[in-house]
Amino acid sequence: MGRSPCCEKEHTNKGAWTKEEDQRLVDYIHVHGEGCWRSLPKAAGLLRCGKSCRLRWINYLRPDLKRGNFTPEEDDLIIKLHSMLGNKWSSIAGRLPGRTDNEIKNYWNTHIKRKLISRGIDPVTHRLLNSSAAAATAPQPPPIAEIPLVTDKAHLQTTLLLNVKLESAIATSSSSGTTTDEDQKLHEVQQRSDHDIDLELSIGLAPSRVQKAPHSPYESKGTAVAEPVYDRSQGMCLWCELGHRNNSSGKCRNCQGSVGIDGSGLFGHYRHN
DNA sequence: AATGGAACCAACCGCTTTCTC
DNA sequence: GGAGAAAGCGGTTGGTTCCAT
Repeated sequence: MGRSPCCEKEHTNKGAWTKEEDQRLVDYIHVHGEGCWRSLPKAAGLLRCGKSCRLRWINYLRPDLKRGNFTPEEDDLIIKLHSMLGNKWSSIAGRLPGRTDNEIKNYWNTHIKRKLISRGIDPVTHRLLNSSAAAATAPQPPPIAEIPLVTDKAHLQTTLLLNVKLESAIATSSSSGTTTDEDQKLHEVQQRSDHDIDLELSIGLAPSRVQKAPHSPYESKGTAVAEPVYDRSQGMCLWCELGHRNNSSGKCRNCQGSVGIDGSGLFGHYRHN
């Protein structure tokens, strides 16, 4: 006998949410608050599964969500936290205000993972890739309660400079009155690392999407600054900060700026000084 | 301008954990 | 303490967009 379905599938919508559905959900939650996800769809007049409503609210509609690119500081913090917590996305998200577990998970899988690999770091173990064979032959992986001791200095330098930020993140969660095992764990690791490492190096990860291939037309143009700021979630023109790219013409719908390289800028990809 | 592959991310699925009775 | 319900979580999928050719 299989698991009973979480909801009645025949009369529920699936796939992308419409504006109207979003509005219904937001309105309902504004009045009644979060919770009771199973009964919410019916009460709100939505033909959706309760789980789907919960996900939509948490990952997209919540008013406190921070949209847009991850900052280098957030990148660093995610790497640091992942090195200690593993794929505990919700725990990691809990220490990055305005970010969701789903968002961080996606970001990890599409950006950070690749960055670490390109730098010769195993994104799972956070050790140097060529040392993973040696790690695999180790007698036992560390117990979950133990933070894996990172042995190669390159990685330590990469991750441990984040201690200050991490401390702040931990302080935030501690001051909220809830001290978890993870907080404890993070404290322990941080204290351990404080003795061993100077905190000078920064990994400085940039979103991979804007790291152009060697033949990229963007790369050789002088006035485009190195800092990629394209807000993909908004699809916004960073030149006028209003319009959106018109795919067919390649021009901004608002300012009609062309995709020039110098004066008019690399539309949607680079901010100009 | 067309096209194919890569990248991205919202949403789903199913398992686990927590809560309630 | 056990059972069932509800919520939470992490892995995966599939549609859309981007970009190089």
